[in-house]
Amino acid sequence: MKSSTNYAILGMISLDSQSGYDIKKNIEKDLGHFWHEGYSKIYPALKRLVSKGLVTVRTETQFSRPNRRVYTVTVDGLVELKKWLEESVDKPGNVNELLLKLYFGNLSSSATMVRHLKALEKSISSELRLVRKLTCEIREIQTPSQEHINRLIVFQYGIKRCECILTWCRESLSQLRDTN
Amino acid sequence: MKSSTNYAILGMISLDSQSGYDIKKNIEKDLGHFWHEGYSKIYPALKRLVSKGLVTVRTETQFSRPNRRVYTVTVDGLVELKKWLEESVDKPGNVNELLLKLYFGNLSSSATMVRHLKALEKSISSELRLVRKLTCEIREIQTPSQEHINRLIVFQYGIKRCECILTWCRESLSQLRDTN
DNA sequence: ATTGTTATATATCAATTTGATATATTACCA
DNA sequence: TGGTAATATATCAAATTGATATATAACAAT
Repeated sequence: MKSSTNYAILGMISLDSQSGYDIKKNIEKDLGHFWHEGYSKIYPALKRLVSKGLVTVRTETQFSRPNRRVYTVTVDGLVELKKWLEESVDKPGNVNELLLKLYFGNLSSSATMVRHLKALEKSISSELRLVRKLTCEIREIQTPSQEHINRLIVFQYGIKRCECILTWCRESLSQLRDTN
Repeated sequence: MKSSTNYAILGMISLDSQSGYDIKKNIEKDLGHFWHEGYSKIYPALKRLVSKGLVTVRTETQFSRPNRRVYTVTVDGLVELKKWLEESVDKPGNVNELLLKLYFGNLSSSATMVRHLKALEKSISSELRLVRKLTCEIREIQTPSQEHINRLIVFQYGIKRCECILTWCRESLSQLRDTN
């Protein structure tokens, strides 16, 4: 189970038993600003999760709508989900996977989330140094052309993005510390 | 030519004739903080671009290294690239595609880049409103649990990200105006 | 000397992911 | 009665990913 998709789905079911259709809608609504799944991933993934015994399914007959297949997480499923929450975030600097883990983070410990946040802080710090270096190289050019201005705008985004993530990391770390 | 990959490659070649290997390295170095391409996309894409007449290729014999296949953009290729720069950014809110267009933006007009930036500003503004609403819904809960704190941290990221993009949009717009 | 590592250079493959489309039922509005 | 939107599940071709294969040579260490 490499793909985070499995865990996004497992996480949603762990909050509440629901259908594939519900999962899509709820991911859109609650995780939409950093995560996305289509039906073409959700339905095959649900089959895979059932065959692995991580979720169970029952058909719910409806009167005025098509029948629903409602999925519920099993004990094994919860164990698997918690294991994933503990694991380090895949690529260092992958903000979205960290957000996904944080969203379901109450199934794990604050200490784990603190560890993930600190790892991100470290990797974004070095990314920031890199982008700053690239920016300096351009700024040193004596006769800046439109080309250089466009590049500065692009690199300025990189710097701002890193700074924004770092601020958020630090604020979140202090919030997690306060609650312990 | 739906995929932006073709344009990322076309753009790099337009800066300088180079091999597939070079393209990978240069994208990593210069666009790495917002874009990524693997060899498994670059080499097939180069073939496609050659077959469409958008780039030409010559083999360069080397003495102490494997031979290189050096690609050069054609007039048709430049036309195609400029057409893409004019087009609206695919999904509204797709910051990365906008950055890619900006990076090669001197092949187009400032007015075009201003248009793209304004479109992003608009779509991120409405995203910000949405995330703020979600955040308020959680804040209104009387007895916040660890679950709620984790979610607030996740949504706080969404808000910060949007605010960061909006600030950058506005600063960039004023910079582009200054140079006209 | 020779072993291992890194860099240059191109290419392909299986597995996954994407975006579109198909199918069916009902609600709701004009 | 016609059209659109919502509910609900599913599949397919095309694109993408990440890994791996292949070959040469520079360079450092043992």
